[in-house]
Amino acid sequence: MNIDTCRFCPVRLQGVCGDLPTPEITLAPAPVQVMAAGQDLFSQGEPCRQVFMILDGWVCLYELLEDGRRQILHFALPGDIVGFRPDSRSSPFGAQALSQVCLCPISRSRLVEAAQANAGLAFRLACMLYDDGAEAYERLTSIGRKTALERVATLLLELFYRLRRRVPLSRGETLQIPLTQTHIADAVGLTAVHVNRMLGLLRQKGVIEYGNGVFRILAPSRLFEIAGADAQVMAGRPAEPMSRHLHSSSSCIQAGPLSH
Amino acid sequence: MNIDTCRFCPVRLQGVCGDLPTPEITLAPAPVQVMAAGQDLFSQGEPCRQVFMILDGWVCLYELLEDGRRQILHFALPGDIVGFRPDSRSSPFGAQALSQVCLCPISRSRLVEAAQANAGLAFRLACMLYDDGAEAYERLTSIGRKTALERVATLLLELFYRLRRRVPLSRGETLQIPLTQTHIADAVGLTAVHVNRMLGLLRQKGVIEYGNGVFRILAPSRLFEIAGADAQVMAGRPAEPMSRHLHSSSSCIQAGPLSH
DNA sequence: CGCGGGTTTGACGCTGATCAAAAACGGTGG
DNA sequence: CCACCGTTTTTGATCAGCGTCAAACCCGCG
Repeated sequence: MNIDTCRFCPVRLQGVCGDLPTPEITLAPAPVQVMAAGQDLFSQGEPCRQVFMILDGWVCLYELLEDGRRQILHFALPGDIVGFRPDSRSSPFGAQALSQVCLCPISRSRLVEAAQANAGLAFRLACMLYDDGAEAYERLTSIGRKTALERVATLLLELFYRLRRRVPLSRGETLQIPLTQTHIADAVGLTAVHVNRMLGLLRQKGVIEYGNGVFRILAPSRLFEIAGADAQVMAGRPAEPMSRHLHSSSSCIQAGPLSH
Repeated sequence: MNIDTCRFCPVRLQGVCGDLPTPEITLAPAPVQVMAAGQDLFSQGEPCRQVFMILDGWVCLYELLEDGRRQILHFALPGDIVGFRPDSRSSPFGAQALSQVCLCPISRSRLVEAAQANAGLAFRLACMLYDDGAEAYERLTSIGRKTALERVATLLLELFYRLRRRVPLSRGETLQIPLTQTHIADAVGLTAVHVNRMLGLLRQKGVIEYGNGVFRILAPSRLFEIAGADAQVMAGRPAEPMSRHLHSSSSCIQAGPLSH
């Protein structure tokens, strides 16, 4: 069952498993798991024994303050793992499904053991963690130093490029994003009302179109300018983040079309 | 020379090198390097072939926007490494010495090779990257969702605890911090003027004292309350971050008991 | 003694928050 | 197909937190 699951894993080479020989893939003893949108994979402060690899759908990591203020830390896409910790203490943040998601649960302790024994695996893990950190840094300068309009534009571009890396967008520049404006607000440190105004402004400028969870980028170059020049970094990136470049997977991965 | 340097390395077990047997430490072919405050270890957009392990002093990572806005991403202390990337592309941020620093330069490619061959090393690297990411997440919620006063208090507490983990503070709660208020501002996403007002407020409330780069925390518990409850996470942490727990260094560093 | 960087304080303005309410949408059951 | 409902989006009016501008002050240093 596991072996079979792994053999057909849609994100096999993108994820931590990488090119582990099939018989060695004992990372995932539990069967694939499906969760509905809105469910928590794990909650803030929970012990968190499972690491989840996302096979399909979107997940966000978030942190809550006592009075209910929420910060979204990261949007995780298929191929990403969430919930990894080197130790077994409780997680300082929670993880919530933004759409229906399909997950491959991995025992944390098992993954840690395997990583301590297998340099390739540990290094892939390090690369994924590096990517997460680099993304967090980008978001930090966005939230810390950019205006509301710039922040919203930056987030759209970030999602745009991250999605594009996985799925070559076919017609035009359309993003299927399962986010409400409140999600966007919590990710960029604004209120939903103000995010709405900024989106309206972008729409009015003819830079984007949206409705129904579908965003269409009409003028990527203008979005670029608006987002601030450091966003050029994103465009400079290769089609896949570096963690994907490390193993031999030359070209095998084609994620199917997103269809939430 | 190298071997000797390593044998007396002040952060030997804290850093990536960990318990690599002494003869294997070929990570650091270059001699220890000293830089003056204000110098860049490497600049934003630079290729960055060196990874630096900090032996002494403070370094900050920062990102500049075109118009000069700056975001400080991370304060690196002795034992931390800065400049690691899995690939050889240019760094999206720069690193600057905040005080005179003493560095151990490590060849990036060599480190990567070594990590790909040595699971223990790779895993230690992963843990350090995890710690950095976790810290970035904390800063994200601070900047994204907290008020000015809370942000400043949060940063002070963070530095306080991080320093304390390394050096058990002896008398009272004094922090020797080589930061200007502008640095603090760039780290928490405010202006220097407003940071000043917040520090003044904390001083006036009798929570802290400062002057001349020395901060004294008079009422840690009140700083806690002000910083927002999620800061409790910090107190809950053990004396050392998890990456320090992984190798056999059982007990060298003891932070004193918390006394709020 | 004068210079330059850092700190401190005040006055004022703007970006983005807050409050409120209407409109649009999607799903559900009749 | 339509009425109903909760959620999300949209828009307006007002407010306040923080930024901006400016000047004074402080201190170490040449």
